[in-house]
Amino acid sequence: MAPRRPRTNGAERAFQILDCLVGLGVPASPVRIAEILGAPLSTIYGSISLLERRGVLVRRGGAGIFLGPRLHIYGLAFARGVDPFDVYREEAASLSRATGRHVQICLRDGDHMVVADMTTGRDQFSISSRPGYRIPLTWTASGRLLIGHLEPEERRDIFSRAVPSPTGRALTDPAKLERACRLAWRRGVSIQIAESDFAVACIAAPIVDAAGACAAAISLVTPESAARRGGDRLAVLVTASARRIEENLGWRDGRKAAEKGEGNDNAGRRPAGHRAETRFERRRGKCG
Amino acid sequence: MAPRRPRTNGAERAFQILDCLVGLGVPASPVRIAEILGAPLSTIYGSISLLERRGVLVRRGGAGIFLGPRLHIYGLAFARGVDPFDVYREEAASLSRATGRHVQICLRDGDHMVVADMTTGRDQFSISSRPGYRIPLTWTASGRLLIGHLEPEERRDIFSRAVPSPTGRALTDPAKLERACRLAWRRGVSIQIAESDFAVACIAAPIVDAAGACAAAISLVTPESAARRGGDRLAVLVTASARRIEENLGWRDGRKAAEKGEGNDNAGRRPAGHRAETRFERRRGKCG
DNA sequence: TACATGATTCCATAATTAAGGAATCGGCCA
DNA sequence: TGGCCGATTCCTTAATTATGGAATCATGTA
Repeated sequence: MAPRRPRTNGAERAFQILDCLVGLGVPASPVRIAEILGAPLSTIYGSISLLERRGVLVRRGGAGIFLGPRLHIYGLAFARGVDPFDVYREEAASLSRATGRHVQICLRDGDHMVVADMTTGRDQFSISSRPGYRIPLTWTASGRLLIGHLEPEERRDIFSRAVPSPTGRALTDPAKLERACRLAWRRGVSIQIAESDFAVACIAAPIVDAAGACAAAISLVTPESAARRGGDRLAVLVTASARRIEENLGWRDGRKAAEKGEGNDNAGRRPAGHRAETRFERRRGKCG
Repeated sequence: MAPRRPRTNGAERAFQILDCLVGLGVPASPVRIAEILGAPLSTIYGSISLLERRGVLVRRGGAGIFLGPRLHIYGLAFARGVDPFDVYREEAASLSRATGRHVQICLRDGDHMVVADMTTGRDQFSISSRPGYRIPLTWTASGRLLIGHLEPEERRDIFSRAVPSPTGRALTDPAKLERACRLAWRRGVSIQIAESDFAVACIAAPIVDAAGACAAAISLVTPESAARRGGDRLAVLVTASARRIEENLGWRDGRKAAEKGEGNDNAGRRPAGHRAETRFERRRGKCG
């Protein structure tokens, strides 16, 4: 009769239910959800019917209930109101403030990477790559990451056109490039010292979108000596920035990642292709 | 002191806030939201901070608050758990039950449309197009809709390869085809009588995805005579089915559409390209 | 058919909370 | 600096609601 357990309010409960279904990834019965959340049944039924009225949850026949179409509307509205570039820039500025180094945001354009944004740090040394600069992918730490999600054949194609860098230190051998690229992608960080510029090191991390593709790379530019001394610490900061960007863009589930206590590398690959079309297109193939 | 106004519970309020921001499309201050919803400030502040903790809302500097990244996670999870094809089929079955006619779901494949699903009605007449059938786009009602979102040049290209139909009644003149296609797309429905099959009529409506592209068409097949008698009524049912599919897939905002009291045609075009990448890519173009 | 077994709804009640409104904060101008 | 204005937080209290648990409803089985 008298509630002894502390009460959870309806709004909180509603989002617990959504989070629960996101975690499961498949429809579940109210009873199942109540069990998972450790919540009383009567409450869950109440919350569910409210959410159902709003299209936030839907009944899926015998399978139970699942996330509803309204959530897609919310997701689209979020995406429309957020410019990834703003998020990149903000985080780049923050990383630059924290480390005092130059920070670049790099995008891919064919065989080249493009410096899309650069925040100058307190370091006074000048670096040759400025916003708008185009550099062969094979010369830089960022470049290798930007093609990490591609099929090996596509990379092979790019590597076959590799050109030597001015310093002569950048790899040009396709096999070596492929190995370096895979390693960097697996680790979630790419470090390069004095390959495209003398005495300059880059520590870059990939920014991976919801479909698992490398949308951009964030790269910290530092004097070679600093990288040799404190490279690991900097790498942690750069990858943390990349992760924060992904979370702020809704490309990574901050909550789930935290629960699972993911380590420092992003080896736990995200499943490719979340788009609504994916499964459908597969089926379309069968019919056509 | 004593609340006279009926209380709105927290869960309801939370989604009111989300709906409000979806409607605005831009960040808003708590005060503004409270005004719009006609809700007390203290309540709104409370709800907002709860939603902020969950990443469902975010503070956007001076601009106020806006939809948060968690919503994107929810939207992706919804999309991953829903197969558009299932939704198509279910609605096709329901439309067939309601009208007694055959209902087809059609997709585009190059210059052809493909019958991806067909629910047979109570009508006993047989029709030649069955699942898997490939028919030139220019011969059918569905076909014209499937290319309605393309650029005129792309359509011109397709029309330049138009072939005559067995009945000899399908249009082959590019200019006429373009006109017919535009009209159908604007109206949101395409009706065709005895062009590809004698004595058979098709009434088709486009199923338009969140980016404004025609993902599929739903088409009702009926004897010519029935179409001449009750075509309008059937057209209403077909477009309603198409709209329901879009809503169930989160491609159309059911709530907003209802508010605005949209008419029967879908002339109110959705803005093209909601994807997070859109604005970004534009900017990328500038840098590269 | 009756009987389990599990899902769903109903109900009484204590605990919480949405509303109202006052107090406080924060920025901006004079 | 002082004072003004809007934004935000705090506090009180009646109204609501999350809970526990019982009742009811499906559904499949003997």
